[in-house]
Amino acid sequence: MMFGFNNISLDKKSRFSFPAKYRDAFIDSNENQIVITKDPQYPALKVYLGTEWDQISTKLSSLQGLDPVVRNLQWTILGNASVCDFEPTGRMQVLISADLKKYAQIEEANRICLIGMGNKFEIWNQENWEQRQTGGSLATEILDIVLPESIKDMSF
Amino acid sequence: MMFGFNNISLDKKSRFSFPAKYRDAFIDSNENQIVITKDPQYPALKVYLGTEWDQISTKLSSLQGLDPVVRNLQWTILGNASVCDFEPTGRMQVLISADLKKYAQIEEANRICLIGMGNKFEIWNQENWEQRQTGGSLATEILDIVLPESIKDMSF
DNA sequence: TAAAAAAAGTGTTATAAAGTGCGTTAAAAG
DNA sequence: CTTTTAACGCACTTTATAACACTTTTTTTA
Repeated sequence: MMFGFNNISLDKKSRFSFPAKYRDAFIDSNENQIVITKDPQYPALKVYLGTEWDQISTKLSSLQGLDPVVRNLQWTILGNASVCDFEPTGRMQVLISADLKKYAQIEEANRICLIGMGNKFEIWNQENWEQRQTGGSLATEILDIVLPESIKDMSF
Repeated sequence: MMFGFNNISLDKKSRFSFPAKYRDAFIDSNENQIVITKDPQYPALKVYLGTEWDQISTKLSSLQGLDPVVRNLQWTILGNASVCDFEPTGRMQVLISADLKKYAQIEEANRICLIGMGNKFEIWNQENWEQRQTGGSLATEILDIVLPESIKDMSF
């Protein structure tokens, strides 16, 4: 399990490295892929380990796409996923695409917040994160989703 | 069980050592990890033993994150947790990150209050602690959280 | 259509900052 | 007075990041 807040920098090519403290956990998990995609509610990114992603994407893509909420989640989460090779024994570096940077509002800044949430991470623009933490809400956040039964037991 | 108030100092690198009186209890508990994270209500830190943390984090991360209150608790508690290796037979030293120091308002002071609460500890800025003890309220405390059913049986 | 140029992506190295370990001194307790 | 504990200082190690060089892909243009 990987927890905690990290303020880290992107290089000129929009890469970041996971902090070394997570190396052992990554090695234990035996993952060699990382998936980055959009958070469906906030201007932020989600980072999943390969196997976790397999479960989520399989479940989500099997749902009935005629429901507009489901369809939107499929578009947001599946349609924007970026799969990266990942070597836990190496530099643990990952590239963030221009598109995802834009969504998370980290276009111009070269600093991001990487938040370990156990089995996944979130990536935030620093100002948005601070505002969120101090109880403020963000212009782009979507909270009042009425969830169909089919996804109430899923957590993203 | 570990109880009581301790006024202790941080070194230049923001480390503190647990008082020697807790050594036997730590050895008996057979822990080799300590987790520090934010207190969700007060400008203070919580210190959990590894196994206690495993329970709390497992429970909390299993809750439905689409509920905003749950999501906020997950962010605060899981997203700020710092997991430290801990040797009960050694110096029992632990590092507090800059971020957590800021939250607990112990940035400039190198003294903290470490309060044993049985199976966990709290870390407070001395002035905040005294004010709290004499009944005063703190500018940053958050008391009126309306808890969803799913977490009413949890204690942090 | 092919060559050239630009952009995007990958990998390596150097250096400053952050973190760790351990011995020494000062203070407190028995 | 002796023993234990807490605080401090210093050296060493690890980590993060910026700079650079090189490769691959895409775009431009002749």
